[in-house]
Amino acid sequence: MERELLLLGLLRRQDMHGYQLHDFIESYMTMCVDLKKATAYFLLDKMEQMGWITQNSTQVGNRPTRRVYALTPLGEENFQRLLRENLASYLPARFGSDIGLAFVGELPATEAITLLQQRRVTLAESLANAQAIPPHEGVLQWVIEHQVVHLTAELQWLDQVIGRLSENTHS
Amino acid sequence: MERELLLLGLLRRQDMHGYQLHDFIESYMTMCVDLKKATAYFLLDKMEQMGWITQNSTQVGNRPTRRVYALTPLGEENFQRLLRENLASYLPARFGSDIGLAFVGELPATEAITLLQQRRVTLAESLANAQAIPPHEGVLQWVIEHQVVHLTAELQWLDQVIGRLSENTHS
DNA sequence: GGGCGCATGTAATGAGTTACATGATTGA
DNA sequence: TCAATCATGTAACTCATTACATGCGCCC
Repeated sequence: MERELLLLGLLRRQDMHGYQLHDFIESYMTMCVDLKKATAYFLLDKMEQMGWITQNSTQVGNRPTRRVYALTPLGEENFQRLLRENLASYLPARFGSDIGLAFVGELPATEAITLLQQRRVTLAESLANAQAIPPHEGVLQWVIEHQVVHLTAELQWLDQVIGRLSENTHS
Repeated sequence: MERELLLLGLLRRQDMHGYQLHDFIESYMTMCVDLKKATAYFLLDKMEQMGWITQNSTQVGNRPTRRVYALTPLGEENFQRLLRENLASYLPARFGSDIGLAFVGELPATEAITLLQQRRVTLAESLANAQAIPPHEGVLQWVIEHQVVHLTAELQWLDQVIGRLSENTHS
């Protein structure tokens, strides 16, 4: 229900059409959601059918009509509910990368280090990107800060792993 | 491919049947994977068809025959490949909980704090659980340590958020 | 005039989960 | 004896992605 919450939250601040919503999410919220176009349209249709949002078609020139969505009272109700549910619950993050870590002992330490250093490059880039985003008010503020906190911890951790693996090679 | 890597990695250390694999994963690896029974069986079938593993049925009493799997050379090859790929790449974690955070400003600070404190309880429990696991050698060592590092950072971060929100209520 | 951005939509596919069904064994 | 555990399997379903198709408008 996170995706629904997100769409409702964005529509609450401003009526928008599907393309616009997807565009915003893709531009500014990639660090916490990945919502494809088809999914966005699908979800909007679904929420319209449930009566959470209403649709208002506007024509601009000869382009395909924009389907501009707005929250209904029922939508607002559900926004409130979903927001509270989301804030109150902690859903543990799963790290697919940990499975590799589980078997890192099967590789010679020197090779493991080389591979993890490649991982480190991408991770450091992600962190740099997150830190490069100028301070935000509003929607993104906490999300970006959280991302920075998380990535910093990940980087420290990875360095520790690499450090301990290289101790093994010196002996 | 993480799930395949995991199954291959476990089979590499010891031949096992589906139930056994699922059981091990559910008992000891919940913090990094959630693999349902049906999925485990499906994946094993798939990997058998691809020639990564072979099956050896053994009957114990009158029970359903155990289908004990073992790695083939092709399976070993793919284990090596998948492990290297996994270690070398960083796949960013997505936090569904961040979407709530994005809209936390829509709630009165006092209520937001109450909700986040509920989140904190679960989070603190997860951390306590992870820390309670006795020091491990082998497969789980790094995974558990990583989990502790991550959860500690999350908890600190959450406390910071709650702290800053309560500043708002004092003014 | 050609490619990109706007704006929608849908059919096929895939991965994974749910919810079943079966039936023997073990232990309280 | 009754529930839980062992051990498998599969059909239906959900959710999301991929990969298309359409066609206008804008800018170089």
